Amino acid sequence: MTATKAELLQGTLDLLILKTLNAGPMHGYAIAQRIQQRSDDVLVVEEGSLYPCLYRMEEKGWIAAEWGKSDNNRRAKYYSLTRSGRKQLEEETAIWERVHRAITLVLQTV
Amino acid sequence: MTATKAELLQGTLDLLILKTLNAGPMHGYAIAQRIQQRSDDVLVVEEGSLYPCLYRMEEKGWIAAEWGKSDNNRRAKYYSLTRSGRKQLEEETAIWERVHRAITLVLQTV
DNA sequence: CTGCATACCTAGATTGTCAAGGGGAAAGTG
DNA sequence: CACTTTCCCCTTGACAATCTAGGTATGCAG
Repeated sequence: MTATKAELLQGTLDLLILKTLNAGPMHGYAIAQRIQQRSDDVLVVEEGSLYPCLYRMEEKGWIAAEWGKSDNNRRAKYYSLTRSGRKQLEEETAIWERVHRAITLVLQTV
Repeated sequence: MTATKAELLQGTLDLLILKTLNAGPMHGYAIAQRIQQRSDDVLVVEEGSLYPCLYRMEEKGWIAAEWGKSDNNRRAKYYSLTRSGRKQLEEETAIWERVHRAITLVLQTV
């Protein structure tokens, strides 16, 4: 994930992917594009980060994969949220909000 | 930095320290306490993260160190923002806001 | 049939953090 | 006085997530 200062916000990729998949099954390449688009090109998910991340999430049972065909008629691996993934999404959303609030508190300091 | 899910938000420590030091010179131990307090105990800066980070920031010229005495009459290394550090603070604040906005966009997706 | 975009994948290096240690000195406690 | 706690500094080794930089294969447009 790149954002002018590349290393920023390590740990949010899971959340972003979970949230993206919450809209429905999608293949990896599309997930990355979607995140980039919806973030106004601020968040760029590198493929070298994306695929290992998807693999980890599948291992953990948060997402399930199935081979299919993309809109462009290419072979593509479609991922969808599992029940456990939905739970994880809720959890990570809550953590993000908590941490975001905390950081805001520190940054607010006058 | 710990926050129930420990790895979250790697990359924000610099910003938090810069911001904390913006209030005036402070020694390392106090910086960590301050961040924890102001974040309502959500952000806990481990010493094993803190000191290497301070070292890196000093290397980069963002902060300057000077030995002194703490309120408790103990030897302590006081850090203060340099001009370059102030610039860096502005920059990182802007990046944080940009990225935060971007993530919010993705998370807003209905 | 060449070139490009799509779609997947991986190896290696880098980086930031954490866990877990250690040391010294002031202040508080019995 | 001895003893413990708290403060304040630091380092080493491991780990985990990401990036860089490669690679493969296929459909489609020209």
